Amino acid sequence: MNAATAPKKPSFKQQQMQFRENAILDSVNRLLSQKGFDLMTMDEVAADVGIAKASLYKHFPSKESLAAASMTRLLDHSLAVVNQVPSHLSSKDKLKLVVRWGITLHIQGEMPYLPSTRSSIQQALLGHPPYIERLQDLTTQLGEWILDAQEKGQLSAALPAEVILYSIFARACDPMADFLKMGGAFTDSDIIDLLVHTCFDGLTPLRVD
Amino acid sequence: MNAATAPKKPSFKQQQMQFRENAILDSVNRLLSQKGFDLMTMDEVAADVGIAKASLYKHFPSKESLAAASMTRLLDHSLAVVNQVPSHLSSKDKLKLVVRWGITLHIQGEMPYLPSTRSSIQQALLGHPPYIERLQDLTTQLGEWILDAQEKGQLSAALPAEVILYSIFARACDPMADFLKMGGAFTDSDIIDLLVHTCFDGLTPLRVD
DNA sequence: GTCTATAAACCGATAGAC
DNA sequence: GTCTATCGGTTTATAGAC
Repeated sequence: MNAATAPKKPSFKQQQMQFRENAILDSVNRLLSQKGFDLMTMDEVAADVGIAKASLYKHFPSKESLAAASMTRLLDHSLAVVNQVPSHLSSKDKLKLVVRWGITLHIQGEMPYLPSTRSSIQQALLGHPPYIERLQDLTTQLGEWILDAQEKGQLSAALPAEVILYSIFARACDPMADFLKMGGAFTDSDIIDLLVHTCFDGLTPLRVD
Repeated sequence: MNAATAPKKPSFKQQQMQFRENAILDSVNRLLSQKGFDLMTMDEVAADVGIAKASLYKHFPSKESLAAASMTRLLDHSLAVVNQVPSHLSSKDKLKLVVRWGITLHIQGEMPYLPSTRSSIQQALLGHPPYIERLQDLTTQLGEWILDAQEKGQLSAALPAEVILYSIFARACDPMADFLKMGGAFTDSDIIDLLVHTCFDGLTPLRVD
């Protein structure tokens, strides 16, 4: 075993490839957000990146794998956000920050839009270990905050933790943001505040403590 | 002007056509719910109804018009539900009943799934006067209940009525119902209750009056 | 109106030269 | 790896006989 044969650095070629793949995923992310998986075409992605379609297939073997890679990077981003949440906040406020971040991404057109009930793309996600792994990590971290917030009476203990978790996920792709944006009566900042509020406090008047 | 030339009754042929078109829209409704607009094909619709694809185009000129007709019939159904809500209920409880009905339809696989941000299908809806008319009727009726509930302190007066309206619409296609159903830990009835609850009361503990 | 057959366009994926 | 060119399959929509 010679130490010289061990990989020392990622080499220029590999770095270039990583950079190119990141640029591809940037385009995919935006196109997935704007048009959704079904209407996004590989020709569009290639044109948006500025390379030929055949070159695209040298980096990713299929359209589904592109979407899976995009979603995996999104989860990486989510985990980074979760890990940077100020530790002095209450668990409920931590969750609020995460919801706010997801809604912000959505309204900025950077939230991939994958149909929830679809075979080909969903199987691609389930068959993509990096995605599953990160999803479990994120679920674990959010789950801890949820249970803590429930124990401390910040979130309803009557609700199954699963419901709170899915509710948080669902808010990141809530069409209400699109409706309000189309209406044009509110700024993006207003819309974000309104969605975060209705997510946690619903539509009923707030209690006066 | 001879009275005999005036249309007396819808004639057997017209009645048959109406019946056939209703059967078509039944299939479209279910397919739109299961697969969404993009993945629903005209071949599937024709096969499901039991007629040839060319016959389908004798009734509806395009795929978009099919979806528009399906959505229009859904709004008709919604208006019928709204008009049958018991008048002795409070405005908030009336709205709750409507939300419950929408979620029930969703979880039963009878809620057409149209992408909210799509040009071709959205323009088809906007260019379909019957749809627009019914949407305005529904908005007007729900808007009255919302304002009344806000005046009486049943719903938050701090929220724009628009936000409450869109929130109610959005709950009918909330992916949380699909997530919970996939998990398999809850019955359909449980899921409906949970979604209605989180829609109106959010995730925070209920106040004890 | 209903059918069979087909046109016309689009899309995912690949071949092969460089 | 990147390109041009193209294959193979699918989809919307229509033509034309009955």
